[in-house]
This record gives sequence, structure tokens and C-alpha cells, in this order.
Amino acid sequence: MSEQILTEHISSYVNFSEEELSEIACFFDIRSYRKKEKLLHAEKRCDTLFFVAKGCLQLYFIDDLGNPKTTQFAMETWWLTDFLAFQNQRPSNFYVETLEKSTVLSITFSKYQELLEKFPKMEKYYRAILETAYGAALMRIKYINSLSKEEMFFSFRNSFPEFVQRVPQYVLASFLGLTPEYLSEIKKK
Amino acid sequence: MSEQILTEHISSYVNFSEEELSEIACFFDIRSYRKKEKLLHAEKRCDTLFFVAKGCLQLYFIDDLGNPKTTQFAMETWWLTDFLAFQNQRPSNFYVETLEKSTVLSITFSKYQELLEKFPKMEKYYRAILETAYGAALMRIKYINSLSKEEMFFSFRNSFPEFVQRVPQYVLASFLGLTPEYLSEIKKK
DNA sequence: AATAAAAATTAAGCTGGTTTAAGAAAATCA
DNA sequence: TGATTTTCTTAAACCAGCTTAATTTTTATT
Repeated sequence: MSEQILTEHISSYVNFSEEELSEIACFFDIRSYRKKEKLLHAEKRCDTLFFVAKGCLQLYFIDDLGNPKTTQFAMETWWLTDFLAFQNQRPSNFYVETLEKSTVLSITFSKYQELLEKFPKMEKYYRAILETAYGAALMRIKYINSLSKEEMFFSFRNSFPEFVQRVPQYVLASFLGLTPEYLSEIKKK
Repeated sequence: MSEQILTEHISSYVNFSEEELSEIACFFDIRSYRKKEKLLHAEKRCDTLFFVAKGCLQLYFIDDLGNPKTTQFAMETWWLTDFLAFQNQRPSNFYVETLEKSTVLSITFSKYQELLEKFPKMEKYYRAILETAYGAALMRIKYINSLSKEEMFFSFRNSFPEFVQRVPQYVLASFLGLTPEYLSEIKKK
């Protein structure tokens, strides 16, 4: 079931036969995780790329004071990892953890290389995905540098209302770059 | 000369014959620009992707108060555009402008599509470039959410010392998300 | 070399957002 | 179902970084 989420997503970018799609699916491990399970540990070699079939993941780090800070969320059909560390097979700068019960497809770095070698059309798929992700990251930096914390919250809630319901408020606060206390104050208005 | 910067860069990721490389180069327009020339205008359809062969570009927007804010720099061998708008052929959210006399290779969206169709190996090149760019953007967001403005400056200067010399201080300030006045104060120490 | 324009500095007053700390509400678990 | 832990709220004191405005330095133009 879960691999179908992936193969359908791939099919919306590139044309593959049913046969090819099931071959592609074989490159991935499928696993379900409980809430708050770690899929990737900071400092450990970043060897895995994740695709969310169901549920929600976060990419986060621990700051000087020991508080977790969320850098990126990933919901259904999103890819997640520390891409820089993954590409260079270096220690990860981030943790990846479930925010809720989730089903995730994982691919190791070497399998990822094999996959791209065996199905060069997958390059096109990832190129498109990464164009979107990088473009969105540039927009996010634009927002960070132009909106107040209050505007950040309302603009985010406006774009992703379901999402604001779905994740704990202190996680959302750390993603938006403000304190849970201040977020609480903003919501009061 | 300038197309060689591009073809050498491509060659460091993917193997192409000399012939193929010169065919690839034909998809691009090469032009030199003076300092402070606009290559892409906000609100106008984002139809072009830029590669810096020489010099330096910035991606920026104008905030509520009319001040330009730099979101991204691009130096030699970097690619730049509003990737989200480019991909969807929508109006750009950013301006692209030279920070110094620069030589730039430009490719339109339709030529980019043709290029990828004719040379599918270029998908691999762009996939790799975008993996790096997106990975770096995640790291940048990590820095924004963990360093003070002062630490931002020293950490940036530590990583890119030549660059700090190269761009005007008020542009650097807007890129780092602080005021020129405060940056000046930080440097005094 | 003189003039004008752009960029950088300095300093004082101010504010958006943090910190700290304690209590209330909600979720989880035996 | 009650006990425990986790999450959310409230409020006051505080500060990193901004605003404003005037001066100096640097760069560009003739």
C-alpha cells in the first residue's frame, strides 16, 4: 500500500511502466514508526534518505541550551534528510524524528546511487523535487527576513491550517523561530 | 572563454565529450554586465536561469519600507534564479542584479527543458547542484535559528572571508538579517 | 582636483521578543 | 479512573538589536 504512495508520486513527474515502478519500490525499506521515534541521529553518518508515505517527520537540532529546534517538517509525499551530509556521506547535523505514528520509505546512500544508475529517469524526478524544495527554502528565507514573528505565525497558519492543528505548539514555535510563550501570547489576540 | 567555466563545471559532475559540451554551451546566452545591472525583475515572469562565470550576483526583494534585502548571493560557478517561479513560469518574487562587473550565462525556461530532453545526463548535474543548494539552505536556516546576529557575522566571515571584502557592507548586513548600523557596531569590537 | 553621491560610523533612546517562574490544562499511562 | 507527565498559558522584568539622526569616510563623476 505504502509503496504506492511513492510510485504514484514518481509517476506524476516521470513516466515509468508498472514493472519499472515495482522494481524501483524494491530499492526502499518500508517501516512504520511510533510517535517520537528517531530515524536519523545527529553526529552519526547520514546514510539514509526518507520519504513520508503517511504521518509526519521533523528535521531538528539541539541548540546550546539543550532545546530541540525544528528546521524542517515533512508530511505525506515529502522527502527528508540532511541533504548536505547525505550527499557527502558525512555526520548528520540534524536528527530526524516522527511527530506522529508514521509510515516511511527509506533508501540508503548506496542504494540511492544504484537506483539513479539503473533508472536515470529518476534523476529527473529528484531534480524536480529539489528544484521545488530549494525554491521553497529561498521563499522561506525571504519570509524570515521580512515578516515579524507575529506575521510569521499568521502567514504560516494561513498557508497550512491543518498543519498547525497537527503538530504540538512548542514544535511549531521552534520551527517559526519564536518561543512557545510568545506564540501563546500571539494566539491570545 | 566564459562557456569554458560552465563546461568544466559540468564535467566535474558528469562525463560529456568535447562535442557534446560545445553543443550544450549553445543553449546559453553569454553576456557581460556592468555593476548594478538588473538581470531579472520582480513581478515579471521568471523565464531565465543564470550561471555566474565571473563576478557576483544577488537575489533580493524590496521590503515594506522600500529597502532591498538580499536573500542569496551567487559567485563564480553558482546558479541563481527564483527557482519556484522559474519552475512554474510564474512572476518572480525576487530581483537578480549584479554586485560587480560580471559575465553570466543565461538559459530560458524552454531552452532549459530542451537541454534536459536532449542531454538527459544534465538532469544528474542539476540534481547534484540542487541537492547541495537545498542542503546548504537547510544549514543556513539552522544558523539563523541558533546564532545571534553577532555570531552570524563572525561565523559567515570565518567561512567566506574574501566574500566579506568583496560586497558592500550594507548588502552583507541585509543578507545576514541585521541593520548596517548594528553590523558596524559589531565590527568595532 | 573639486564636487557630488553613496556608504559607513557613532550614539542615544526605544521595542519586539526573550527569560524566568509558577500555575492550569491536556494528554498519556498503569 | 486517578496519577503522572507533557504541553500550554500568564505575567513581569529584561535585553539584543532596531530606529533615528547627525557626522565622517569612501567612491564615483566631471
